[in-house]
Amino acid sequence: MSLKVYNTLTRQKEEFKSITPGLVGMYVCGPTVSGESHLGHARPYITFDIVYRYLQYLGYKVRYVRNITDAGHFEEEGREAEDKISKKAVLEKLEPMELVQKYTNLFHWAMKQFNTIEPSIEPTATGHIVEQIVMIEKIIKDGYAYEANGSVYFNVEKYNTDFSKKGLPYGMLSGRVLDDQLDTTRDLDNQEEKRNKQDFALWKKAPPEHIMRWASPWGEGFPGWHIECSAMSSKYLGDQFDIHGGGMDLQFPHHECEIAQSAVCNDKMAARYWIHNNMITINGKKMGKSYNNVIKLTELFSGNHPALEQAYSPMTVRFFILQTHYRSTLDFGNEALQAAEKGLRRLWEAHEALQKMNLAECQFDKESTDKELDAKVLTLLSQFEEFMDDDLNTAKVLANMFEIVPVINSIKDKHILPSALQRETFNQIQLKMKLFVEDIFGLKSELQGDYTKLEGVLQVLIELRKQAKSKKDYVTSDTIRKQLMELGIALKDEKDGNISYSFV
RNA sequence: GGUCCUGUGACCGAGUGGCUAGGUAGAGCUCUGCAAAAGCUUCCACAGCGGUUCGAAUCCGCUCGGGACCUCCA
Repeated sequence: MSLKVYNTLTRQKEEFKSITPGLVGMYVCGPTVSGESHLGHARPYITFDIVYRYLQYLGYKVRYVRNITDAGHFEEEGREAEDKISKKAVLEKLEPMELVQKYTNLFHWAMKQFNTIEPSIEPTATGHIVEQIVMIEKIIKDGYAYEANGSVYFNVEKYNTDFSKKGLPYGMLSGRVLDDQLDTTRDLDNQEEKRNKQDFALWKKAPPEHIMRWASPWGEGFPGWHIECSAMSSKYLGDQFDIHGGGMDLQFPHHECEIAQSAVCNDKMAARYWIHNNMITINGKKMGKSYNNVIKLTELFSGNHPALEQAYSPMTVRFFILQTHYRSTLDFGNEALQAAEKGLRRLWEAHEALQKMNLAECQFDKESTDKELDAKVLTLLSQFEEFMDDDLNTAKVLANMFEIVPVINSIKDKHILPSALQRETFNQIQLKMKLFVEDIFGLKSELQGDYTKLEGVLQVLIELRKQAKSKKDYVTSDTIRKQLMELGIALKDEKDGNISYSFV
C-alpha cells in the first residue's frame, strides 16, 4: 500500500514518492492578511493540515511552509496599482503593519480553533523583499522580464517560446494554451506599460501616496504577488520540492506564474505534486469577496450573521469539511452544518466511551467470538489507511467510523458482550480510532478549561436527583434535569440506574 | 466567446461497470416513570432521452440545468 495523490499537473492520481526518501517539502499558499478569513479560507488550511498529519503518520519528516502575504497584492491592477493592504489601512485608519498584525493574529487564532498544526516555517512576504529582488534581477538578466517606468514585467510570450522546448510551457498546470489567451484576456486600463496583455508584474512602482514601499534597482515600489511564493518556496524548500498546495482558484494565474518564474531561475519545475482543494459554495456559488457572500470565521463561530441560524463550532466546521472529498465542492447550508454537528457529537461520544473502556479483566474466548462481526470490524479498520492512501479520502474513512460506532455503543450499553470480538480486535479499535480521530483528523473535545469543580457540583445534583427518583418524586427529578438542560447539560438515565451527563 | 468541472434520495455528500456508502432529518419498534441517549428496522436515490453491454449512477452521444477559471481570489 502506498499513498496516491491527484496531481493537477498530470490530471491523474499518482503514487507519491518524495524527492529525498523520508523527507517531504510542502508549500501551501497562505492568507492575505488584509482582512478577516472566511469559511472558504478554512478549507485549504484544514485540507493541508490533514495532508501534513497523514504524511507524518506515514513516517515522513515534513517541512511545511505556509506564507503570510502581507504585501504585494494589487486591488485593481492597472488602475492605480494600489497595494491592497495599504488601501484598506487608509480606510481603517491603521498603520499598514498594524493592520497586517491584527489580521495575522486573527488568522492564527482561527487556525488554533480548528486545531491545525502550525507550519514548520511561516514566512512573510515583507520579510523576503531582498530574495524577491534577487530573483527578479535574475529573470531580467536572462531576458524574460523587462522594466517599464519603474515597474518590472514578466515576458510571458518569450518564456513560453523558449521553455516549451524544455517541457515547461506557460499554461501547463491550468491546461491552457497561450495563443488562446491573447483574445480572451480582458481589457484593463493603463496597460500600456506591458508589452503583452498576459505579462504579469514582478515589481510595481509605488505611487507617491503609497505607504508600503521598498527600495529596489528600479526605484521605490513593492513586489508582485506571484514572486513572493517563488522566492520563499525555493529559499526554504529548494529549487524543486515535493508538494505545492492551495485552492483551485489559484491554479491560474498564480501557480502558473510561479512555475514560470521558478523555471527561469532554477531551470526546473518548482514542485512535483500540485494539489488543489475545491471551493466551498453557498447556494451553489463560490464563497468569495467579489460575490459578496462570505461568512467570516468569527461570524460562523458566534452565529452572528443573517445567513446563520446558529453558531457553529470550529470542530463542527472541521468535521463538515472532512465529510467531503477535498476535490469536490462543498455547499454550505444550515441544515448541512447542523447535520455535521450532530454527527460529530455521536462520533465523538462513542470515541470517548471507547477510550474509557478497560477490558483488561474481561474474558475473551474463541467460542464467544462473533466471527462475522469480528471480521467486519477488522475490514472496516484496515480500510482506514486504504482510503487515505487513495487521494486522502477522509469521507470514506468517516463512513467506516460510523459503521463502527454502533458496535462501540452496543458494547457500552451491553447489547453485545465485548467478547463478541477478539481481544486483539478490540485493542485495534481503540488504537485506530484514537489515531485517526485525534491524530490524523485532528478532532478534539471542545470543552475548555478546568471542569473539576463543575463536575463536583454536577455529582451533587445527580445524587439529589437519584434520591428524588427513588422516592418517585418525579417533579424534583424532572426539574433538575430540565434546568440543567437549559444550561446545556444533558442528563441521561443509564440502564444500570446511574446517571451520566454530557455538555451539549 | 474560450478552457474545464458538475447534476446522486427531504438536506450534505461517498462512489467510475455487477456488491448496504455514511451523516442528518422523517417513520416504526426496543429500552424507559417520563425524557434523552443508544440499539434495531424502515425510507432502496442517481437530471432527461438515446446508445454500448449479459449488466450502467458509473462508459459514449444529445438535450436541459448548475458551477469554476480566463481579473484579485482559498
